[in-house]
Amino acid sequence: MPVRESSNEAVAKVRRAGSREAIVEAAQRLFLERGFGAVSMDELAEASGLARRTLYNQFASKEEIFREMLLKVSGQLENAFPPGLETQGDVEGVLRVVARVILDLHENPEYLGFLRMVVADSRQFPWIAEEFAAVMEPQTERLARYLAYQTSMGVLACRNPMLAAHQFMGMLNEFSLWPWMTGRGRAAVEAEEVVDESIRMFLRHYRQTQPKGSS
Amino acid sequence: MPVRESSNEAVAKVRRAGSREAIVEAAQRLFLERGFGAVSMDELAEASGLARRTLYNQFASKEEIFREMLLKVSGQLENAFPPGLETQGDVEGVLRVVARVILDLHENPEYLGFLRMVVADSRQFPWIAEEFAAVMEPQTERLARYLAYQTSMGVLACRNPMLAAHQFMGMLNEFSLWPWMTGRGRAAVEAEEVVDESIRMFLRHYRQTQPKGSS
DNA sequence: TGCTTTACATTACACAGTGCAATATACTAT
DNA sequence: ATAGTATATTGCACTGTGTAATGTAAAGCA
Repeated sequence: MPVRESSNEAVAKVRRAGSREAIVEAAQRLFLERGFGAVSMDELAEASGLARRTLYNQFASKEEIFREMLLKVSGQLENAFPPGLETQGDVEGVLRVVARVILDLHENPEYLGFLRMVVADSRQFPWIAEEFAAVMEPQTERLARYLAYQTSMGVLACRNPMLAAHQFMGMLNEFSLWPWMTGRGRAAVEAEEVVDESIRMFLRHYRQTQPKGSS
Repeated sequence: MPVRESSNEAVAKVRRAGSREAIVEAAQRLFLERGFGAVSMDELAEASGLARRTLYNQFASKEEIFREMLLKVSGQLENAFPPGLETQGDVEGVLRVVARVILDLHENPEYLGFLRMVVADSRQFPWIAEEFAAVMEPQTERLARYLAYQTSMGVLACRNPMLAAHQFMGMLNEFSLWPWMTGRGRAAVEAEEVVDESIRMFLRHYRQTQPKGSS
């Protein structure tokens, strides 16, 4: 009986489901963790429980694996905001959901690895940045559209909804994304406090001025 | 006169000022542009107008060159905010100066390259992130201290000055830094509009409504 | 039988770093 | 000035390593 020293469960998965998935799966783990340049085909083969030659049977090159894996991950990020968000009337509730989604993303290792790669590897592969933009910009636009709608309804007063959307997201990014980018954990501030304070600031500025209850 | 095929002026500089400076200078250009891994010692030698062997006479390794160059650049970034900013009484004016400094940084290729390297290469060299933090955090703290001071004077009402400082900077980062990170130029919004709107939002939220200390 | 996988060998190349001998430059004593 | 001395620079060959990618033949499985 052949004693396989590396991951038996991965081998079993190959038999059932084809090797491409196993390769992309291993690529997702390794590339997102360490970047394109720091992962060799040998490691990729070992991690997927396949022979190196098999990788070349299934993909034309290392970059092809990288590409397929990144497109898969970016596809998973497309449904970031829950559907039907725009129809909610409760502005503060919607902002709170958006904030929650963003902070959750910042806890998601896949998103963080993806983001790091957008910055690090998009010089070598410009299509990474384009893919990132294609996935992320619609999300911001959804929020901006919602703000524009609420403005047209007289609830908010956003002269430039896209600007407002970015301001809101910027405040949240600064606290969990930015510290991570620079190597340390998150900033020494409670997440709840950031969300509360940012929503308060946003609404105080953009709410259509009409006396509606006190704080 | 003997015609040297590569950069005569660089050679002349070496003779006068020592080769270390020429090497670090070339390193600054190449590394900040393309990152640590994408620059070879051959290119570095060619760009500095020196023999590759000379690089190894002056530095122990490629990483040593990288380190010296990054420390030099980070040193230049230490004086980001003009001195004496904290004593200004005009809050809006100070915020405007801070915003101007930040947006200028985002136009500075050295800062941008440095930043990209913080994200890209700090896995391989964790000291990069530490260096970045050591340079940048005091800047944010200066702003936070100013906000705290103005709060103690009854002008502002910042319960958490560090939070407020980050909120302000986050809104600015979102517009010029973030789009650049993801490969495209800046966002399709006037810089002046971002500054104006962000200052307005900040002050509307944090300005003390009654110019009086309440204890 | 036909396709895939596997292991192993091989090609081709780029790169960091070293040893060494020849040479150029700067400084110093006479 | 001239010769001598210390130091820096240079070119080149060389080692060693890591890597992507290809070739090939045997084994596994439908």
